[in-house]
Amino acid sequence: MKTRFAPSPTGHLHIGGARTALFNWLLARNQNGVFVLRIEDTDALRSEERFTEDILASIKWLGLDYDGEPVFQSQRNHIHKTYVDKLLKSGGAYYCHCSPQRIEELRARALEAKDKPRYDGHCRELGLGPAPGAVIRFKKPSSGTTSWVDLIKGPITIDNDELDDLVLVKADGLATYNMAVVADDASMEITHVIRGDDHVNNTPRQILLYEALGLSIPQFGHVPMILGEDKKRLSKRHGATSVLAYREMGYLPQALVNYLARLGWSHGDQEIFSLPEMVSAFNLQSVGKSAAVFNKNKLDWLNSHYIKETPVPQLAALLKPFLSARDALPPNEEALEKIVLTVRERGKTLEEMAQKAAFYYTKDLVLNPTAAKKLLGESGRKSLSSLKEALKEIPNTHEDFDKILDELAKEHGIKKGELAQPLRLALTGETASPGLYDILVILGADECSKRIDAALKYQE
RNA sequence: GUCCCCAUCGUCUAGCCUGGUCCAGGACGCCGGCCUUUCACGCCGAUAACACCGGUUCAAAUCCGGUUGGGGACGCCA
Repeated sequence: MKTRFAPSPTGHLHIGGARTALFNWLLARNQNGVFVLRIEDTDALRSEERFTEDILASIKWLGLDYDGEPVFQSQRNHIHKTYVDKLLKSGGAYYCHCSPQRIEELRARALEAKDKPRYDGHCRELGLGPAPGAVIRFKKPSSGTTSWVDLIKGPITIDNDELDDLVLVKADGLATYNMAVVADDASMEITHVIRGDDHVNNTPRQILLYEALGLSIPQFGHVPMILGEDKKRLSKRHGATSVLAYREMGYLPQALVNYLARLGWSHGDQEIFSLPEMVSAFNLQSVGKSAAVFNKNKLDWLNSHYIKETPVPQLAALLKPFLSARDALPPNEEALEKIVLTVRERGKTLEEMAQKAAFYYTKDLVLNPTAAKKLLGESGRKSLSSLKEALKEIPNTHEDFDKILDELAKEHGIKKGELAQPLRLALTGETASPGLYDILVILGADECSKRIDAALKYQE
């Protein structure tokens, strides 16, 4: 049993591709099979090495692995050729001298007649040979139907009349997609072809090729598309679509993988899956047939979940680059872990955590102007002054701090919040923050006093 | 336009194959409440769906047909 993921390096690995890779990987690992990577880089114009690197890095980040080294389709043209030769010899393929212009006219005419554009078979019986600019076409059966039982969609049948004699070898001598895929899948002995929904229409063409070549046909499974909120195919305008962009936004790979797996696949009511759990529970029968809308809320929820699950030292290491980007890095690991503890339940992503933790070690704390206007009036200043006095030393326990607040509140005849909020603003610059006592401990008496002074001096 | 595929709460889905246990279950979000010095977290609760029409049947979310809607494919791209 062998599956493959076959992306073309013409762009970053996106969410949809990642899910296809994941399903192939899960299936192979579940069946104790083999999972290989094949980079389909035969489009020299659009393929770029940096995208290959992006794909490899994405797969690694997601926590997937593949067997053996990645295979590059561009290096296999000689293999593709042997299959084409076989077809040529058996009469299953022929040279076509039709000019691209003629083909284009054909298409235009068909479209105008509201018909399906198809090659008319002009050169099919001409017995032509190689020539500059010539292509090789498949001589498809002129009647009958082609059908297969899709591993995900069930039985699918298509009339061979709907197909045309597709180009197998381009004028530049390279095999086209369908030819290359069949040659590669066959020679690599792929048994299960799991790919995106958009390939359903290629499947009958490929099956016909397998049949003409006398090869055994692999099983096919087509996973539904992922759509944006507007139910249109997911694209850039829906926001981030590349896998690595999610890493940059502070998502954990476990969260993305878990989310992607559950997008289309289900296992009863279970929502949270570790990778090993997924492997043992996975099967294609439980993959849905319909397209799914990508929902960031649920991804966020899963990310929060995995953030809370991650051991603090590990989480601290993950947060580091995000704090560093904000120039708010704590002086040492111990301090870092302390602040992690105070923000890990307040941010849905590492980026959000960093944003909420930046005030601790930022060089210049800026007070939120609207909040300052509201909280640093006469009564606010009075609160701050008395708190400054009371907090010359940081209380030993949370309870002690509570007591101080209670006493000051009683003394001034005000609510606790009227003390806490000005203090919060002075220390963090904002009205929402982690618990005040935790902040006091982390900042220390000196820093607290400095920030309170700064707030007392605050001018609009 | 032609062909292929799909259709359960706003979203992801369970159930559908093997009709009755489903006046449809779970999760996320939304809304309300509790907790609380803020924001979160946590806990509790509420709202919310079988696209439509017809057929089969004692009985249909489940089977069949059609309609509508959506998606995909129609390249010398992959």
